[in-house]
Amino acid sequence: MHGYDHRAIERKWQERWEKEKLYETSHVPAGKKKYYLLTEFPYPSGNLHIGHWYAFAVPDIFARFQRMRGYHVLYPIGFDAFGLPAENAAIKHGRHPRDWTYDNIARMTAQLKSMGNMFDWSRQVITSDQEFYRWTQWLFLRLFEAGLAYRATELANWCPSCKTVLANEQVKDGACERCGTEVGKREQASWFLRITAYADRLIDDLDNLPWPEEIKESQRNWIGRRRGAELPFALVNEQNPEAPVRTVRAFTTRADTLFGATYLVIAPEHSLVQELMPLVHNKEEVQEYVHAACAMREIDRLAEDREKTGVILRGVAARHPLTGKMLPVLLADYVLAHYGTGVVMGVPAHDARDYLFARGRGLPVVPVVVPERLFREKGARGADEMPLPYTGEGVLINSARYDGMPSQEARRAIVHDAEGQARTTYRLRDWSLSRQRYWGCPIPIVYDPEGTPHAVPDEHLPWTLPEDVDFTPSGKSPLASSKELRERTERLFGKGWKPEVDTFDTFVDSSWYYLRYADPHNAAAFADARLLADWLPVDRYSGGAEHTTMHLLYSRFWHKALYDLKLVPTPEPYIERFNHGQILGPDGKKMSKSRGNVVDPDEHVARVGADAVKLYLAFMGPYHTPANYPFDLGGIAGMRRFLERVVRLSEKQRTDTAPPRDLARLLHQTIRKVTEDIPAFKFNTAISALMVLLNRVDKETVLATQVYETFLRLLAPFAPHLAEELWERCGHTTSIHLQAWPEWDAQLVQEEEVTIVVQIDGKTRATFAAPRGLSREDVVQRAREVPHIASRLEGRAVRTTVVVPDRLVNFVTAPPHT
RNA sequence: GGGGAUGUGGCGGAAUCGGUAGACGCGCCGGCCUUAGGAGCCGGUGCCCGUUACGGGCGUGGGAGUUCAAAUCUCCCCAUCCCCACCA
Repeated sequence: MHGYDHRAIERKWQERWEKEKLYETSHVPAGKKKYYLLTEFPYPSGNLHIGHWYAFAVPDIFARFQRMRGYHVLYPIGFDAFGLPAENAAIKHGRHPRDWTYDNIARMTAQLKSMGNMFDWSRQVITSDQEFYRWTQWLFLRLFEAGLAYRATELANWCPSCKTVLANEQVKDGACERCGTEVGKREQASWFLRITAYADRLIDDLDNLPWPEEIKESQRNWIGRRRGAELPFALVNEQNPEAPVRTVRAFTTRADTLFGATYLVIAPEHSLVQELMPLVHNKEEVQEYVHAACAMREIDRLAEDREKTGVILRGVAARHPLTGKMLPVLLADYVLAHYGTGVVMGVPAHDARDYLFARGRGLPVVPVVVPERLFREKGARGADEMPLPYTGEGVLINSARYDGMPSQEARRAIVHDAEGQARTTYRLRDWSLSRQRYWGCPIPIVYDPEGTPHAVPDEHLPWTLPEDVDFTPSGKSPLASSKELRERTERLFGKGWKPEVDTFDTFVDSSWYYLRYADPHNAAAFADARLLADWLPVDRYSGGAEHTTMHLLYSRFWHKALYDLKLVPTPEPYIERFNHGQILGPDGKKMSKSRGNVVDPDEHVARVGADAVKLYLAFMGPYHTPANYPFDLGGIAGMRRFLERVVRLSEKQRTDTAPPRDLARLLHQTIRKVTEDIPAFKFNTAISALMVLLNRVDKETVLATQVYETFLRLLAPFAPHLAEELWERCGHTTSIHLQAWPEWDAQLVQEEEVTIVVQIDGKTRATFAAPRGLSREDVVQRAREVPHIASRLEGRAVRTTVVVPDRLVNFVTAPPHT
């Protein structure tokens, strides 16, 4: 094994580090800068997979580096322990979700420890612990008191055979994943948090965050802020058009096209539909359509290539707010109930969806906006040359007294005259918190005999999850089957009081877990205010790209709400954010059990050691780009080879004399490269630089001690066990991980000689070495003297000579092409 | 459908204030060492042509453009991956 017994070395140091509490993080000492590095905590699914290694072992490089640079670093770990899979295990194997979960946590903890990360295990949080979830409940109650929580109904996927609500991922091709029954929708009462009340701040505050632009853009689009207006349309019974039944408001961002509105569309699931039913002549047809539309998934409904379906409400008409004309009213599933007002004015000439819908239904298409240039040339006749639908802005035509007005101006005038009102809407919807599941944090709400909800008072927290439940799906939440919970509620609140039986979405737990790391054992508060002030905000948060618009947005919202309540010290929870990529199977495909391409990290750790596995994961590609990397067995062998060469290097004879100048320069160039690459999460090029240094250092027969020990310190964050072992073998008695990070000598780093590239007409023809800082004239002179260049330039006129100092000379002989 | 990202040798990738494309590693080829080697060491390795040396042409998904100079900037196209509300 060439003297590299990774098993012995890794076991030895993991035990010693734990014994010496090397990674326990104290309070931030006065005068020391803190650094809070966070990675998304894992769900205890059963076994650690290679993706966990990628998520936790690689950022550990940065954590260790920051520590050596003098920061007081917090790099915590915990478990996002509530969730549906535990309950599935209970149903399938008859195990209690708690036992299943905590067994998994025990196994995964051992596996996580085999990484040798600098996790501070004394700060571990587990969201399903009572000591954690009592504070989840406590925080929710503060939001409840602040008016941010409310109860309403929503539609959920429902399997009538399994009698359970389904997650989108449990629905395969419109059928229940478990039993194959066709999935329907069901109205479901739910608690919501008013995330939409924070929509503007969630968008606007992104401007000041140093996040990657693509993550910010994703969040902006997800929130989907649209400024527009609501315009009133009176609905009438066609038999009696003079007496409006009621007025509805249609949301539009294009009020300037109002004169092009030739019909009105209502979302099929809109409550208005049932209200209008008594007036409708074709009731049966309409009901059938509503039923079919409700069964469909939203993304399918919105697919634009799909043929648009709809049905007319016979007997009902809408009065155009400005012309007074009667317009037909239809239902169509391309209109969504929860966006805007769920009512849309149909303007086929200027909206692609309306156009497709109206065509073939005989609904009139009336152009009312023409592009400005066309208008200038042809006036209103320009409309004849305009391809429909035209969705851009322009100048109004066919619009009575608004003719000739530009879109923008017309919008204001029309909204005003039609008695509409400016309104901003968002694609984002309020956050539905309730889950009809057992293994989650109980919602601390009870209902009085009249059914009015009340907060469970703080002194009764934790509002514990009952044990005596039946997991067999019954159509109700599992907690409804608990006698203990029922009795507890009546005992504490009185006869006829009932408990809330839903549990929280697990995104609630993960919306604040990073706060608890600051003060994980506090029994009197979710965290001490002073400690929060010390540690927050999180300096850098790394995780998967799939959380960009959900977890990341939910927790930003939750944090802002707590900030308004003066419970946290900062308006944003995370300063920097990086999304990392995914590890694919060796076949380049997403890992899955069914494909049989799942990589088991334990096997590789046993074979080549944790340091080699970590090094390989860090080397396979840049960490700050969410790309996908296939796991390559040859690559991991290469990392093992690198570490074996390091071990062999350690056996080389050493000297206290200074290294050769070129080696000293390379050493300092390496320090600079590694120091710049680690904080940028470019671990792959940092490791490459270490390899280059090793290749050079290997050529020495006697190695300067100073070079060797500096190399070990540079290696320490990447291969913490081996570096520590070799450091000890140098005779040092304090851990390498407590050493200062090496500094580079800026003077020495500069190459004294540079390579000048000589081009003719932009093509590289030769290179030559020259001292740094040569004058323009001298460089050109030398370039001309290069034999190969001289012969090529013979008899040709040089029109221009481009010189980039210390880099290149380009002789231009050809005429410029135009 | 919407949103986000990514395309460079046989493979992962490197190089982006425009300035030697392919660092480093894997793989492959040749040699040394060895009882043996799936160990180690040395050398080579983008493709095509030429080969005595020096060489020549083409090359960063495809096509156009800007420039003395484009993987990098602009426009159009193609392909792949990820997310889209009771998964975490």
